[in-house]
Amino acid sequence: MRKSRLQTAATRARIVDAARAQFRRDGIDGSGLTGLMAAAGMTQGGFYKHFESKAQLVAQATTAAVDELLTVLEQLPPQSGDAGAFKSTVQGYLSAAHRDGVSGCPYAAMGSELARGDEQVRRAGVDGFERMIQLLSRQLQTTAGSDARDQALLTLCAMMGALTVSRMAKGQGLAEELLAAVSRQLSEHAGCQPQRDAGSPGDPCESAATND
Amino acid sequence: MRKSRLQTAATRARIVDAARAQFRRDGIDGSGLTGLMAAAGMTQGGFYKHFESKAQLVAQATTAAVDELLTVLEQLPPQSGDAGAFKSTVQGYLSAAHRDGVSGCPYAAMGSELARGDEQVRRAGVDGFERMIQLLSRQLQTTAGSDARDQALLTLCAMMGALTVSRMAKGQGLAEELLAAVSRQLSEHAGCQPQRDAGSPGDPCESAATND
DNA sequence: TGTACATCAGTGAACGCGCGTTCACTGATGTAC
DNA sequence: TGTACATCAGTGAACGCGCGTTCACTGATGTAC
Repeated sequence: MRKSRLQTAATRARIVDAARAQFRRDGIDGSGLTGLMAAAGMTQGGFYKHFESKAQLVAQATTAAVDELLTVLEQLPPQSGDAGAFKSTVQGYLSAAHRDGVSGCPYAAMGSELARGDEQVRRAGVDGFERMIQLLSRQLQTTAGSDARDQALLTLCAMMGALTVSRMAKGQGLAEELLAAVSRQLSEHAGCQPQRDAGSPGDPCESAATND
Repeated sequence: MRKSRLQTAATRARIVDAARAQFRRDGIDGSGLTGLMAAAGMTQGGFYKHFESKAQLVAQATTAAVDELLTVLEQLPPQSGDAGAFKSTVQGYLSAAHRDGVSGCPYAAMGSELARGDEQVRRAGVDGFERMIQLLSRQLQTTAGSDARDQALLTLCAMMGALTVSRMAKGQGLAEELLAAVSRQLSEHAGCQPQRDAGSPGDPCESAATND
C-alpha cells in the first residue's frame, strides 16, 4: 500500500489540517489520535509513518493554524483612516465569525495547553506568536512609530483573552460585549504614542490623568 | 469512618485547594482524580462523597482560584499617582512571581479548557471573570469614568493573554518583554478617556492620529 | 445522661473506556540493473 | 524500456496505562428515645 511522494505529502497535510480543526474544537488533551486519523480518512496505525509523536503534530498544527489565520487577516479590506489595516485586523479577529467558526487562532483555542507543552510545542507557539506580532507591528508602524511592537503585544494578548472568554460566555451578554469593547479600546489605543507628539483636537485618547 | 461536620467541610476545602493547585500546574484534562485525591491526603473513592462530578470540582476550584487571586491583588499597596491601585493590580498580575507561582489566575492557567467546559464550569468562569472586572472597574473609576468597565475588560483580557504566552515563552526574552510591555501599555492606557475631557501636557496618550 | 441505631465519610477494588504508541503484515511505488 | 526487488504508506490488532465513576464495606458520628 505504499503511496507516491505526492500522495504521502497530501496525506500528511490532510492529517495536519484535521488536527488543526479538532484541536480548535476539542483542545489538545481532548483530541485522540484515533478520532483524528479517522477525520483524516485513515486508521490510527498510519499516524507514526508521518509524525514522531502527538506533540510533533501539535507543533505543526499550531504553525498551520497561524499560517491560515495570518492569510485571512491579511486579506481583509483595510478600513479608511489612520491605521485602517490594523483596525480591520482587530475587528476581523474579534468577530463573531472567528469566535464561532471551525478554525481560527490557536492561542484563543488552546493557549493554556500550548503553554504546558514540551519544548517543540512551545517553540512553535512562540514562533507563531511572533509572526502575528510582526503583522500587527507593521500595521501600527505608521501611527505608533517606535511603540508599534509594544502596542502589537498588548493587542494580540487582549484579542486572545477576549476571544477565549467570549467563548466561555457563549449565550450571555458578556460574550458580545467583550468583542465590541475590546475591539473599540484597541482601535482607539492604536493612535496613542507614549512620547510627546502633536496632539490633535477631539483625540480619543485625551486624558484627565497625570502620570508619574 | 464517618467524620464530623467540621472535618467533612475541612476535607472538602482541602480537595478544592489541591485541585486549584493541580489545575493551575497541569490543566484540567491533565489532572486525574486519583492523583488529586492523593494530593489532598485521601483515596479516590471518597471523591464522590463531596462532589457530583469532576466538572463540579472544576467549577468550585475556579471560583476558589478567583477568590484567592482577588484577595492577593486587593492587598497590594497602591502606587502613588492617579489610578495607583489599578497600576499595582496590573503589575502584581503581570509579575514573574505570579507567572512562576503555584497558584494564580485560573484564566491564564486553563482559560481555553474552561471555555470548553459544561454549563456549570462556564458559569463559574464567567462569574469569576465578572468579579475581577468589578475590581478593575472600581480601580479605574476615578480616571476612566464611564469608560471604566471597557478599560477593565481590555485590561483583564490582555493580562490573561500576556501571562499565558509568557509561560509559553519561558526562558526566552519574549517572556519578560511581554510582562513589561503589556504592563506599561495598560498603565498608560489607564488615563485615557474616549470622551473629550481636559488634556494635560506631557500626557502619555497624546496622539498624532486622527479618528473617524 | 445513657443507650441503640441510622447515617455517611472514607477505603480500596473494580467497571468499561479511550488514550498514545508499537508491531506484524500488505501491496503499490520507487529504484537498480 | 522491462524486470526484480527493496522501500515504505497504510491497516488493524494489540500493548500497558490512567481516566472518571461505581460499589460493597467499615466504623465513627449524629440522632432519637
